[in-house]
Amino acid sequence: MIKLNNKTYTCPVDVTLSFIGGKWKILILSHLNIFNDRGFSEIRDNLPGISEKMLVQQLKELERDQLIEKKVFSLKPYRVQYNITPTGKSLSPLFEFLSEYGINYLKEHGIDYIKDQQLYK
Amino acid sequence: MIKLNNKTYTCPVDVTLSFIGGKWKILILSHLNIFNDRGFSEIRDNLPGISEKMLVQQLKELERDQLIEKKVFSLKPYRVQYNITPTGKSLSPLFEFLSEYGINYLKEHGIDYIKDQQLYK
DNA sequence: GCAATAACTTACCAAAAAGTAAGCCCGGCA
DNA sequence: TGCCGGGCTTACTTTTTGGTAAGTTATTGC
Repeated sequence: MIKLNNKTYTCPVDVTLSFIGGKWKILILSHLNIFNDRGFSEIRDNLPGISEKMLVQQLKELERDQLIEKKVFSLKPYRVQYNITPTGKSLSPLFEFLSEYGINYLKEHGIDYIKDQQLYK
Repeated sequence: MIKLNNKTYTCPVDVTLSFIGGKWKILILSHLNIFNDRGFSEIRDNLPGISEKMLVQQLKELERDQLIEKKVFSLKPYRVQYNITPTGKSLSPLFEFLSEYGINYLKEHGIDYIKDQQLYK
């Protein structure tokens, strides 16, 4: 058992998953891995089905864990830009593996997915 | 949006996660990736904190998705052996990445984790 | 002046995931 | 004979997660 910040983890895998667990985080990171300076609604519009509440929540956690960063470039009106950090980028082999594996699985089940389809809508 | 077996997925990553999502699955697979012919209680005893109900559930789903297989080698008394399948093994780069990332994170936070510690208890 | 858009916040509710604890069948062993 | 271990099942409760929808501040565009 590993103890860190008042939480317990069974193993290192568990530690990693605590950052990127949750349905949307990997998708958000994949998106920011490709696009820079994304606004809130640009991200939202690329994740069909996500609610704004969820997006806010996940973005906050990703920011807290320093996988992404938020720049407020205008206060009135309030405008922001999200970017992936180097730490977040270091997870990209993971996104790629998960994606490749999924694509391969789909292919084996007769579904052809266009690999470089970066926008989900 | 991808439709498969009456379910919808946002992207291939989502598809992959549907097999290995859930707190325990990756841990079970990591374990069976190292050890062969494991009995139910051997697996249980290596996942501190898991309930038998959870373990049964996850093992069933992993078996259904053909990532692991179960051999019943004695009916009376009832004795079984779990093994990872080739499909399950093809995910091992993932387990390794998640583990390495976690170990590295821990190191950066002053915790030294023995890399080849395969048993969690 | 009014609607639309950006970037949220808030409150409430439903569904899914997970935990708790007891029980069951069977054979081995003292 | 009684208890222990293996491999579960079952019923019930709690926790976590996620969804819905409305409201907020402020600007731009018609």
